[in-house]
Amino acid sequence: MEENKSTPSNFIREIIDEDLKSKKHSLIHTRFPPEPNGYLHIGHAKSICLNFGIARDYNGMCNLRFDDTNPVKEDIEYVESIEEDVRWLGFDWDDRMFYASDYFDRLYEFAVQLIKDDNAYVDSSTSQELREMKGTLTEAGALSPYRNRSVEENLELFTGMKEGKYEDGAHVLRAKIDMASTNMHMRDPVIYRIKKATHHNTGDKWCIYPMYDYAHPLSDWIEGITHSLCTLEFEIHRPLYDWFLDALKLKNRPRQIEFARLNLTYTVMSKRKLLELVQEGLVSGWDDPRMPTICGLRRRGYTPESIRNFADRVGVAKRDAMTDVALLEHSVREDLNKHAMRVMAVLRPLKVVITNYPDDKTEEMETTNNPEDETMGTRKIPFSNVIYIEREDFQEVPHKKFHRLSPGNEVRLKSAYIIKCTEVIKDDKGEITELHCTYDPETKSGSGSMRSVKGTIHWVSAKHAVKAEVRLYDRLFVTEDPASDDKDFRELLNPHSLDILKECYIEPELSKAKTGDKFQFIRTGYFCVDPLSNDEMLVFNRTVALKDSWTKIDKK
RNA sequence: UCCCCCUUAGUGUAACGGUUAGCACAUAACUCUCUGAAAGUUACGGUCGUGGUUCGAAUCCACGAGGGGGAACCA
Repeated sequence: MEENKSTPSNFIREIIDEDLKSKKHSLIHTRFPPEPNGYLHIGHAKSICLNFGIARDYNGMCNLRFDDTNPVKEDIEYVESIEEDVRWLGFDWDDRMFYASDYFDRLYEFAVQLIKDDNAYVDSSTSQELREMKGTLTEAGALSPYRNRSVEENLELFTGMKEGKYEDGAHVLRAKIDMASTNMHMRDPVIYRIKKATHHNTGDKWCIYPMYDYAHPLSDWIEGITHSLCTLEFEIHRPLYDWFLDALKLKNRPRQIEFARLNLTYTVMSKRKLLELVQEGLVSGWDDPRMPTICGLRRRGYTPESIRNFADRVGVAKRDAMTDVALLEHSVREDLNKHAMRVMAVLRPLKVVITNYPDDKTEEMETTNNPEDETMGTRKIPFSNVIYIEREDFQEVPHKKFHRLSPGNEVRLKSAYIIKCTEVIKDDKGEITELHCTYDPETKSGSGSMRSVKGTIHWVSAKHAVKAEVRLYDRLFVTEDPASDDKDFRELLNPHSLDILKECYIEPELSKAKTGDKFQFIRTGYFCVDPLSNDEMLVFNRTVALKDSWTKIDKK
């Protein structure tokens, strides 16, 4: 990866610096541990950039580990999409792709050890009874009648659980900690449950599965993880994370550190809500370009570089935050500005006839592909007497600060000539149907003409242009924080989040474009070719509009 | 009602007892421009409150206020 810019420091990197200085660790080892039960989103991207970024900067390692301890929720489909998304973001785990389920044998042995040390017991209460004995936030829990079973009996029952002698729910294995703890997670948490389900990785080998709280610290320890980074909601689980490592007397222990998850304005980030949007057809799928998923952003035209830069800018801290989506948008613009080829595309066409230009003539106008990058070269654009311009680039009665085309006024056609509007043609309803203009042959682009006018607009030659479909996206929700609103988030969807334009004209150069290709449509925004494109019709997605100070002036 | 965590401009972050409290985004204005883009310049704007410790506090302490989290055989 060609990343030279250093990622800003944060409290986690400071902890790592201290651990290195004190020689607690010499090699830093992190992990990104998604549960394969859904698609990754921009919030996961923050975690991925954090974990893999730390490994990169400290010459350490970062594992990809699937936290797959609940077979009924997980699926191989998700495993594959997660691998693809992490790789697309630009990170690599070499040969260190693991599953928590790879450790089921060792986890089982650890559990046996806990039983032998009187640190765990089999409880045969129902889940209802378990819940009742748990106590409340203000009252201590009750000791289970099964809490003092002998080691022998516990061992026999746990073996039986493993061998499938009991039905789901008949028994659970619990850690023996403290039913009076003010931390509910320490009140003898369940660590194994019976689930006669097929696991995507281990098949039918197991019918008991470890719980997250138990599997996670031990998986970290098995992999030699030094710093186990997770989000704030696991803070309260940390004493339990440490308890297992203590109880099993493990050396070289990993340390769990929590940070605030990413929230972005005008979208939702919870897997549940995202799933509902997909299932209820409120979006076209996980990769709908309006979704905050990695695959959605990819289809929208975001680049891995821009997302990595965004993650760096957002930073890492412990306080809950709501990041302005404008920061994400700025990050793509910045990247695309440097790399995207400039092309001309007219989204809402208005026909312009240049009356003093021969109707059988075509000129090839030369233009630069990217003023920010000379190495991208130049290309030719055909010019003729009938062109299309953007409807909004003409005002019959111009706003006082408007300096594009209006009756009797001149404007420059980018990379071509200066034209003057001589006549406005309307239909019987008063709608403007076309404009008649004259051009000044002395003002050809690159000819050294000294004449300059205030405005420059984009255009395409009508007879050479290619028709295309362009999809304009806006924020998915109308409020900044739809998740916190009293209303159901569905009621807060932005009805104008997708605007499909079917009568757009693009310069012929673009007919060669392939899925994923990215362009700047001059003066309108950054666009990429959607996978829906086929031989008959190119479909473009607007990644993000260009910053626009004109509409602000116009509104004043 | 109990426990844990958090609190710096509009937003996201930096400061590690000593700086005019820095940076980015956003906002506004100007310059420049064959993209009303980009770029450049400038402006705007902040330590939750009250006490205390100290020569000195955003930083340490206490209390208060506000926000978040916590009782799944989920992760």
